[in-house]
Amino acid sequence: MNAILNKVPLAEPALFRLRSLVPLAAADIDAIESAALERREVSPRCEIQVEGSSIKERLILLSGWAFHARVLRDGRRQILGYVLPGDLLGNCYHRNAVAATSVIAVTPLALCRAPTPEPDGNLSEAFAVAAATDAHYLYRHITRLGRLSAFERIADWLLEIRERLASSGLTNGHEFALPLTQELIADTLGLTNVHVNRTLQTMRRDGLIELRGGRVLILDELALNRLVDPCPLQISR
Amino acid sequence: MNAILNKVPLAEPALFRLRSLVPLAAADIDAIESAALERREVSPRCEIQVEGSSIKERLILLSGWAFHARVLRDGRRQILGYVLPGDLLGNCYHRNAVAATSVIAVTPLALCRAPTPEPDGNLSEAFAVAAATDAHYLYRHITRLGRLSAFERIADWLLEIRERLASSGLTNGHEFALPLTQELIADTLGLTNVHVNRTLQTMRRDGLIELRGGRVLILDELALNRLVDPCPLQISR
DNA sequence: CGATCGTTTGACAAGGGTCAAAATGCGTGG
DNA sequence: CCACGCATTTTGACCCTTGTCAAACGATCG
Repeated sequence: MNAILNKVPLAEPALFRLRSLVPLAAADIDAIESAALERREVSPRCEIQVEGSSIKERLILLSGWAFHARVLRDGRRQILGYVLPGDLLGNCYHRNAVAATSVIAVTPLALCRAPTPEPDGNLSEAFAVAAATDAHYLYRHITRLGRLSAFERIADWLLEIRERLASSGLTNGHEFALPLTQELIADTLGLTNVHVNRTLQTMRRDGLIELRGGRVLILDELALNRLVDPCPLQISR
Repeated sequence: MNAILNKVPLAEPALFRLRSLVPLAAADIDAIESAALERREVSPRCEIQVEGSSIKERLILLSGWAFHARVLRDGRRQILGYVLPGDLLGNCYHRNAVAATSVIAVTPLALCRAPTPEPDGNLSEAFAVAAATDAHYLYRHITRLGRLSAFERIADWLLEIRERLASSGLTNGHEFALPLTQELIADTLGLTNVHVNRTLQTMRRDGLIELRGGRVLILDELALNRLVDPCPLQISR
C-alpha cells in the first residue's frame, strides 16, 4: 500500500472511489494521477469553501475529512454532510455558480484540482454519478433527521459512513477511522453532545459497536440495519 | 390572466419561474409553450415517480403540488421537499439515472416533457440553475430539521414556500394557496400532526399568520424571519 | 505540570409525542 | 336541500425522549 502511495501520492482512495462509480478510461486515471501530483494541503478547522462565494474550480479530496455546514445567527450549527476521500467539491452546476454551503476541514486535508473531463473518457459521467450519489445521501440525511430517534440516527449514520469509506477502500473489515468529536456528531445529527455521548454508551453496552481513539468497530451490523432499513415501495396514503 | 392561460394552457407559472432563473431565448420559450400543449393530467395521490425506477425523461410541472418522499418499513414517512409549478422532475444527472425518491401528487397535476436544450438557447443553463436551487433548498431543509424548534421550522418553511410560489407568480401579496393537510406538514417537518396543529394555533393567536381553507396569509413576515434568518458567515470553532 | 479540549456523569426541565375522543368541515347521494 | 360518512382539525391528559446546566474526569500538548 505504501509503495502505491509513493508512486502517486494519495491518489489511491480517490481513484478507488471514482472507479467504483463508473469504469474509468486509462486516460482518465492518468489525468487524476497527474492532478494529484500538484496537491494542496489544508489544516484542520480551515474553511476551504465559503458559503456564497463563487465556485471557480472543481476539486477532489484526496485524503482527510471535511464537512458542509450552515451556521445560524445564534450560533447553532448544522453539519449537512461530510466530504470524504474521493468526493468532489464545487461539482458546480453552471457558470457563476455560488457555494451553497461552507466547507470546513476536520483533519488535515490533501486536495487537488479535478481534471477537465475529455469527451472520449468517462470522467464527466463519473462526476455526474458522484453528484447523484451526493443527492442520495442528502435525502437520506433529511429522512434521518426528520423521522429517526437519536439511537436510530446514530446507527444509520455510522452505517452510511462505513459504506462511503468502504467505497474508497478506507475500511478494515468492520472497522474504520472516525476522526470526529461527539460535538461534531451532535451537530450532524441534530442532537446535543451530551445525548450523543449517552446514546453511544448504550450502543457499546448493548454490544453493537466499539468506539475508542477515533476508530469505530461495527459489531452487530444486522441489529443496526434492522433499526433503519428503509422501505423503497409501499406509499401509504 | 385567464386569457393568457387559454393562449398556452398552464404554461405561464412554469415560464415565469424558469425565466426568473435565467433569461430565456425566444426559441426556449416557444419550445416550452409547445411542450405544454401536450400535457398530461395526474390525479391526487398518484405516484408519478417510483424510488429506484429508471429516469427516462425530464418533466416540467405546469400546475399543482407534488412531493418527494421516503417511507420506512414501519410506515414512518418523511417528505423531502415539494414540487411546485415550474419545477423540474427527473432533472437527471447521467444515463441510467435512477430515481432517488418517490414523487406523489397532492393535488391534480399538469405535467409536460421538458424540451431538449438547444446549444443556442439558455434552457440547459436554466435546468442547471434549477438543480442548484433544488440543492439549496435541500440544505435548508436539513438545517431546519436538525436545528430549529417546531415553531421555527413551521415559520421558516412557510417563508420558503412563499418565496418559491412567488417565483412562479403564484402568490397574491402575502397570501398564497397551501393545499396540504396538517399531517403532510408534519411529515415534512419531522413533527406530529397534533403538534403542528398546536403550533399553528399559537402562530394565529400571536397574529403571525392567518390560515383557513387551504390559504395562508403571512401577517408578520419580520417576526417570522427574525426567528430563522441564517448567518452566512462566522464559523464558530 | 498547568492549560485546554473532549468525554462522562448527575439532576432537572421542557419540548414534543402518544393515545383517544370530540368537533368541524366537506363531498356525495337521496 | 338535507343527511350521511369520511377526512381533517382540535382538544385533553399523560409521559417519554431529549435538552440544559454544571461539574468532574481524562487525555493531550506545550
